[in-house]
Amino acid sequence: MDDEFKLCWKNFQDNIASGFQSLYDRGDLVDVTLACDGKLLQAHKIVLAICSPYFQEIFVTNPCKHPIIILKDVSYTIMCELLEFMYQGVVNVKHTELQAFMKIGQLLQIKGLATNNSSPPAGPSLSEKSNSNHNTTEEKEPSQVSRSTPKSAASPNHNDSTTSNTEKPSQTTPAPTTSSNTPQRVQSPDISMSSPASPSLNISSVTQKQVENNLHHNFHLTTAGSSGLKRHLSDYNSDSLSIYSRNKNRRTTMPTDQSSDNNEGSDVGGGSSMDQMNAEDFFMPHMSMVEGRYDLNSVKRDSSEHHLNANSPSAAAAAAAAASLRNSFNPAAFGLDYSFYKNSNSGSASTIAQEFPNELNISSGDYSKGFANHMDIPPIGPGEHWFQGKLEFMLSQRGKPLLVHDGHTFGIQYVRKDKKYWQCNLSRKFNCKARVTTTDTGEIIVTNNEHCHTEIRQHLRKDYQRNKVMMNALINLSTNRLAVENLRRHNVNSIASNLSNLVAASAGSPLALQSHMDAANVMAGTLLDLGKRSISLDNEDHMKMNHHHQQQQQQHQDQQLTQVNQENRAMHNLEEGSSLHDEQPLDCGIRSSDRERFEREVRSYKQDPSSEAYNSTQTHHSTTPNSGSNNNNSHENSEWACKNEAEIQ
DNA sequence: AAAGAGCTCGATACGCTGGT
DNA sequence: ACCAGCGTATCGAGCTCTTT
Repeated sequence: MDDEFKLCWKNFQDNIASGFQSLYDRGDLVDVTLACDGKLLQAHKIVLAICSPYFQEIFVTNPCKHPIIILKDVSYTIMCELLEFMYQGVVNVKHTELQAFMKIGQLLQIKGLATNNSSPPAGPSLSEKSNSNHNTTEEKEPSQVSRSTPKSAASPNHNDSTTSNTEKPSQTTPAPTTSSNTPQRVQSPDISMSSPASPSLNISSVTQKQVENNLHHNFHLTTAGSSGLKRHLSDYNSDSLSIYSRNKNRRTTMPTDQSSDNNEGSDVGGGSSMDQMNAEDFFMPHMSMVEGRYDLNSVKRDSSEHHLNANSPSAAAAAAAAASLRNSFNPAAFGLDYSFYKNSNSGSASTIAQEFPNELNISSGDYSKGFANHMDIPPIGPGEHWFQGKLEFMLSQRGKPLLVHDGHTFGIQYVRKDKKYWQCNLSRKFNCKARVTTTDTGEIIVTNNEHCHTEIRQHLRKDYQRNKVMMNALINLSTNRLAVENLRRHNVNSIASNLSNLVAASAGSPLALQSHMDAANVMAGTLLDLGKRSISLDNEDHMKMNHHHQQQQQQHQDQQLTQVNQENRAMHNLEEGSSLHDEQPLDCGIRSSDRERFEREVRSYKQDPSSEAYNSTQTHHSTTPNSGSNNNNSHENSEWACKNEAEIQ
């Protein structure tokens, strides 16, 4: 039997974490949009899937290329912080937002926040263990090549535990005293956030002094996976979460625990009961998540305005932190005509105006009026799809939501209480009686599924089709080309396989282990698939990536109308191509023979040679051989083409 | 001749009304 | 409360006319 060598990437975790950090900062390769509070956040499905089985299930069950997930009742600020938490493992949360943060984190099943009731509290025991492990890890000289038995080498889980964990923490033996380690765990380098205008905290059992103290404390959440922590992931239970006040005061927001209110200084060493409690029980004793109906009248579809909507310093900070995630791609630049519902009556009578952020316009009027405003409509273009739970929707030409069910689209007819009634969009044309009722819980009640027609209404007229093709092209180009850049820099296979190990190693139970493994497999498969697809792209397509990046930059500089005209002209030229039927379409739906024409249009735009995308593109132009790879993707391309051509027809 | 503006008309979508 | 039907506003394609 030959000995095998276990190769350990010394900085693997750091690299992964920094990679996430980089993607988070730059907003590269985003492939999912989260809509909350009428604002958008761009993220990566892989990251969300890793961090949340909830998201994982969504992505698995809805294999949409770029899904848009609407998060009702989720504050934009909180979601920014949650994303930061997922990407970095560290986030600063104002204590006034902590409850909501925790609650939403649990609702979204974000690991590290979603506490398993059956598991013991993670705080104290993990605090001690992680700290000791942390020291051990840092002191230990990492060995890049170490001998191991073939068995251990073949077991990824074991690998991680043996390399980064000298002693696997026992989750069933909570350590009673952990406080001495607490101050050392406050590692956030950024403690500059302040909350001068914190809202009042309505906790009757907390003294005014404590309130005042607490009001100005931000809390530093730490969890596994943080690049900033400089620790090995396996040092922690994956679900561990520790919360520390900036000034080392442990938060004592539990209303019933008045006895602990006085230990302002002593709670550092007191082993706060907070750590010993289930997070959900502790943080959410009386919290009720009121279902809000967000009237999107006031939705600021211009992403630039998202930055201006922060009403608090923390919100501003969160917005700034998430700003890089936001896709600056502005569909409006392509002439998409969003017909928003200005000044129309809206909303649910059961909601209160205060529950509506962002100047939400609430009316107590008839439910039958202002149908569209009962929907959370993401800022997407006509014809684009999004999901709300199990329901699939698309946007009509006029910006109204259309329910997509069984291949047919249904326009909303009226709303009663918690139900929405939809009728077939072709009811008028064919006198179709098909009706569908949906509930606010996302269930579909098919009233009449008998369509007297087979035709599916074309929701996209030519201009919209052009715009959609352009949007898809840009999205695909951005995703694929940037994937090339990144995947060529990194060893994708290694990352994918090691990520599987990483995630699996962080699991605490066999069931969780399997879950994590599944998630990791999905992620690895996605990465590998992405790598295969991306590597096959030829360098001509880089021009289009360049085009995309330039457009993103120019949107803030050039007049939109000029750009719209150019886009439309480009697409018009493409549509008039003479050999459309002879060639395989590109992934973006553009025929290869149209590339030159496309590129001419692209070149006509103002170019920014200093941009990173431009430079990288140029580099690859000179170094990457033309693989002539369009045929490599012929299957997917043909699927894409079929899908779009079917819509066009 | 090419490009743009204006007009017409059919298709589509919205939301109101009345019936059950 | 639910369903069915209809009026009408809006949109877009295509055509014609005007301007350059």
